[in-house]
Amino acid sequence: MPELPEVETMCRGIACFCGEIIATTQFPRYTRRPSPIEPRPRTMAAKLHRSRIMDITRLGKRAVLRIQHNETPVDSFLVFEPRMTGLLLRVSPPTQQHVRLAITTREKQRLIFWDRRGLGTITLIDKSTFEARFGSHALGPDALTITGAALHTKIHSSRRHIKVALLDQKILAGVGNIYASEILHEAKVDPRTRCHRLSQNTCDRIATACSRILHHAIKMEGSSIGDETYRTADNRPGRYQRFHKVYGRSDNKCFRCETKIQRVVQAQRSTFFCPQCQRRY
DNA sequence: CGTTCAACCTGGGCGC
DNA sequence: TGCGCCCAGGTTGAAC
Repeated sequence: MPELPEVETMCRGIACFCGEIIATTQFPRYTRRPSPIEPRPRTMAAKLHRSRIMDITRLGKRAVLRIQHNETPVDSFLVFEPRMTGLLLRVSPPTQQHVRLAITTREKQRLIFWDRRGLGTITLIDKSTFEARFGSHALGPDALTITGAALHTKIHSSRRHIKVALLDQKILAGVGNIYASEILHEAKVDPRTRCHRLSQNTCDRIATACSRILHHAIKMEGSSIGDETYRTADNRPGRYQRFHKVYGRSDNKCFRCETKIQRVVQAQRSTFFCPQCQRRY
């Protein structure tokens, strides 16, 4: 579920935790660890206790809390990866059953990571591990600030479909399945176009569309489709789904040219596009 | 290099 | 009403 606009909205929604000190942590039904060497819940709880949340930032589709302990003033990073159904909440969760982490601060606020499917991850790592895992070699530039030139450089020799490349977090960080379709519709590019056929000019258009769509989606606090789906930190649905031009609209008319929107499958994921006004290069 | 598949999970919706 | 099947916003690693 959560892509860049949703994670950005979550981060803004929990910004009120900055500066607060962690009093209690509970990991009921903790999610599986990203890898066997990840810290266990007990280890994390011990490190988090009486630590201060220094700041909260988004890194691609992850929320990162920088943590500092009084007695060992070295940064560590609490990283949340919501994957499909993870949510960061500061109000009561939809069910108790899927609470993966509950933090109470000394100031009596509650921060909850809730994840119905349990595919999301929580990890607490030091600076060097953080950089090894999430440095620029592992993660492309943020999708909000990608330039056409940077995109062109990254993909010009690739034979992959552009839609599949946009989902690759090494190319650019933050775009997921919903926004990839929306961006290519805005840029008027067929999702099945192979990257090496895209000119610098067309890459400029994709980068511009990327920034416009994502900024608008952030303004609307992300996309919520259905009931058990993404919510803001205070448990409200986002509103950007009202602005979707292609995602989930197969067989409906394109708003731009009235042609029927098509659904195809690429890399085992649904892609929606207008076969008339999105050009194949 | 690129593509496909399975796996990690839960639960909603659908056809029968 | 119940059962089995398919589907879902993400990521990873193995196989071809």
